[in-house]
Amino acid sequence: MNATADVLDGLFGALADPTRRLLLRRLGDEGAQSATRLSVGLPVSRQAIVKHLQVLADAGLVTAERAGREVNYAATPEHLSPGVSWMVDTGAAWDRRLQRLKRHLTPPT
Amino acid sequence: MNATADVLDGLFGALADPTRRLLLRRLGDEGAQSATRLSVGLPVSRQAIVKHLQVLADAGLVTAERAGREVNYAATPEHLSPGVSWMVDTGAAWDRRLQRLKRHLTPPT
DNA sequence: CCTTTGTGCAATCGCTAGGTTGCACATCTC
DNA sequence: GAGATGTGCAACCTAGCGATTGCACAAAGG
Repeated sequence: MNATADVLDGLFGALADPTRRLLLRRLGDEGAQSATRLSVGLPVSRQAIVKHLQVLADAGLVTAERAGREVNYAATPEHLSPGVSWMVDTGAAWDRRLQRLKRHLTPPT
Repeated sequence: MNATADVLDGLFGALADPTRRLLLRRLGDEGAQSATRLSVGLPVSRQAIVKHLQVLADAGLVTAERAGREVNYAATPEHLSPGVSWMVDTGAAWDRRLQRLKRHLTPPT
């Protein structure tokens, strides 16, 4: 039914893990690269990185492209926007409520 | 060490659950109210709602205030901003990289 | 005082997330 | 072809999440 909920679940769920946020940051800063290369210097195994990348891919934040025997992952951060939109909308709704309250408390004379 | 990571963990983790997003929305739209009242019409028990509200409170998105024998929860969505900032920064970093690539691919003649 | 109503606390349960290990398979390189 | 390197897949383990139930406690209301 409500596909938006699933999108936000996947998006926020993907961003809730510090390792995944780090991966997104590194893909943005250093460009597309393989899971093996990403796992160098990180305290987790390559397979763990692969799983994280798959979570990111399910959330639409990363795409995988095969190059020979390697698989390079690239960030697609434009899919962050539903999350930004939700946050901004939610904050805005609250602000509107504050406005209404204020108007109600100080009626125009 | 890095307190920011913990903040974002809590924030995105809190937003990763549809019930919690709904609660935030309702608190924004309908104003502060108790867990018992929030649980009316929702397919989960009051205790489940209380737990969700505590997660939201840990993330700084909600505050609890006792009024007699009731406890009213109010949304404090300004704490959404670290999440928005992180998303925007991450997206911006990617855009900068795109800019550099573009500049490198089409050098000024 | 006694009943009703709203919370708090603790034990329990099923499920999934995050991580590991081991091994098979594909693909370069010499 | 043979060895080295990169991936994929599957089993497994542990901890934590989301939710429930049951009961004790606090505070209104008659």
